[in-house]
Amino acid sequence: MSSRRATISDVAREAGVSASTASVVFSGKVAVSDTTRAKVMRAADALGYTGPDPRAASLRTGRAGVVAVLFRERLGVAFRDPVTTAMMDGLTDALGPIGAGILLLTDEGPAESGPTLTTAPLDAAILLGCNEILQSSVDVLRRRGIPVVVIEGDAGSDVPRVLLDNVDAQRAAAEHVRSLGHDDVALVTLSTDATRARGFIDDSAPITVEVTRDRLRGAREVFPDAPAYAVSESSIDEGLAAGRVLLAGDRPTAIMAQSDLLAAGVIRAAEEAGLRVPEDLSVTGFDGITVDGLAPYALTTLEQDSLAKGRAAGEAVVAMLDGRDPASVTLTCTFRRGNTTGPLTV
Amino acid sequence: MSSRRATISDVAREAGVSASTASVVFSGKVAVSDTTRAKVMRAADALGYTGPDPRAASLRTGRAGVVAVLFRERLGVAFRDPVTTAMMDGLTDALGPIGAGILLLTDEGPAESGPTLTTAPLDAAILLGCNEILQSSVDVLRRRGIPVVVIEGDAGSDVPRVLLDNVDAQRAAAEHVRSLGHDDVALVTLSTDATRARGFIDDSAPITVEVTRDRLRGAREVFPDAPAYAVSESSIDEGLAAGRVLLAGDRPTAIMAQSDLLAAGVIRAAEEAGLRVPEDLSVTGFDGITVDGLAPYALTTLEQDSLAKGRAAGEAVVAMLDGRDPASVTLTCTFRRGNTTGPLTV
DNA sequence: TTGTAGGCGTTATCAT
DNA sequence: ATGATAACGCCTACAA
Repeated sequence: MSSRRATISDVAREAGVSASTASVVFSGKVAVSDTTRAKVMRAADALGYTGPDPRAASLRTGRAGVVAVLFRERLGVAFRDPVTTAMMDGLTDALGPIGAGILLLTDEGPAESGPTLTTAPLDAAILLGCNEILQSSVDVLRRRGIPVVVIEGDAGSDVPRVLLDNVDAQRAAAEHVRSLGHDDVALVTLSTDATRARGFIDDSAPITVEVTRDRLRGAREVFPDAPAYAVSESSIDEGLAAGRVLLAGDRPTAIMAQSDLLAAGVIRAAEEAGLRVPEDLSVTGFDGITVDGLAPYALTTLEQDSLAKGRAAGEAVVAMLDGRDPASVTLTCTFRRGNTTGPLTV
Repeated sequence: MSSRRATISDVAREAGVSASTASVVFSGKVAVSDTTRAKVMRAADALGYTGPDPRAASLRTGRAGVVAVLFRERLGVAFRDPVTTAMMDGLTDALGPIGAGILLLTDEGPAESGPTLTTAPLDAAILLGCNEILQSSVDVLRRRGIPVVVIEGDAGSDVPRVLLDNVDAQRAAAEHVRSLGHDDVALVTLSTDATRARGFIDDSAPITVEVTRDRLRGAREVFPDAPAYAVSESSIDEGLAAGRVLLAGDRPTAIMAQSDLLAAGVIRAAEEAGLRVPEDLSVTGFDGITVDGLAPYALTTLEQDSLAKGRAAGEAVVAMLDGRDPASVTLTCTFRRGNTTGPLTV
């Protein structure tokens, strides 16, 4: 046992061939005679050599086999949302062909996890729901020549994006609600900026999170004066809290939430307040996920294909890594009427 | 604009200093005069240099800033289980101090994602629910000198492990069930091996998944003859399917599931069959998670601290990276009686 | 089919 | 406080 780990030249020497030949045996890029291969393999075995060091290989080839996904929230929170997990599946599928691993990075780490985006070896990065903080990351990555794809966010015109038709979709839902006779509508939105502060949206403050802004705009095109309450994350609990606030005083006859989880929370708040859905309160969601345990309610919602979203992002990354220049993609949501919206009953 | 990306030597030359000095400016490891630092920074700016290339740095330092987590299932499936997400949070916390990213790898990728475990630059690996396939991965990693920690699995005595007292915990639950008078008990287990085949467990075939084996053993110590039906993953749907099978013929008076999600599915199956829980059927789970929408049921279950599990694994990794030699950790589950188990009513 | 040569971009060591 | 030098381990033209 030498103290040093064996390298490919050690193996080559032991096998009585040159280092490049040994390298070729492992990469399989060039034909090698069977006897040579056998010799090299035997030598490798004898030395306990398990293959090229990924670090050295990646320096040489310029490829690390890693694609990073940057989240804006704690991983636990992000993955609690089926939209995220489905997206990860789509991403995994699309990345399969290039055999890349997925590196999870977070925006707001506990201590000082900051540097990892610029510090970790990666071939490409996917940014989720880009906000002002991420913008700077994009700049760094782009200057470094690392392909970047943004999902539901804006990072300059020449960064490929995967988007939803949030404005249109939310407007369609709003029109549905109005067609039922509702006029007194309140909105529950996702977080508006990096602070994730809860509370009624002050229309003078800018909304830096694009999803939030777009869905809000869609709803406001139909209900310009609807009050909007922002929460800090997409979860049933946050929806419950928001619902309590909105149902406390002069209560609206309909509440439109920006995610299904939030909508589920709102429904709970309604039940808590002794209201029936949809007779006393109509509720809409967004995403089209199956919220466990919400039965017998079937949310009126906008269905999005999050698997396709992840896949599109993955495919864009693969294309960029391949030197191509993928176009941005806009996926379309489908309006689905459930049993949580109904006609206004005075 | 040169076609080549600027390197640290370019910056050094532009700044009129040596490459090593420039390097030190970026790493901050050694004192540098303010004027030198300023010069270097200005040069970097001018050349669009955004910092050392992680690939080269990792080759030189031997650190990639990446810890891999190897899953046995599709990511979407894994993350659908709150136990996993909580664990990831704990892991993130523990890894915070060393600022490492988390690389997600899967066992059974869609196409041929195989090589990434040996191909990706990583400093350490965490293996989840090790099975026979993983065993070989462990060997490779260990020979390569990459620290490995195994969560709920067995990979040889000198690999640090994070474990639960599965046998004891499950036995305790079984004793509770027996104390209620039940004698005719069926079990729903997690997958027994890499094939993940559904069906009744044939006691002659070995169970390679340790969690499954241990929880089964605990239950069998109390109910030696209880039939056990294995499912392919921990989900409500799989529990539902298993429940249907077990409740079809001569039905048991109690069903013990190896996870809360499975137990929730069993309860659904019971409702479907017109049975009341716990009057007609007692059900136990494992994990102690909150299953959304299971109210008003509160599962009788074994509570585990999955956050602590992830944290323990992360801490072990940090210790190993630090040259220390962490001991294995066994976490204890707490029995929690809910309202899904009741006395036998003939 | 195999070998030679050179460099990928960085940082640690040691000397100045 | 700064600089010269030498690896880190591998891969890919190109030559033989």
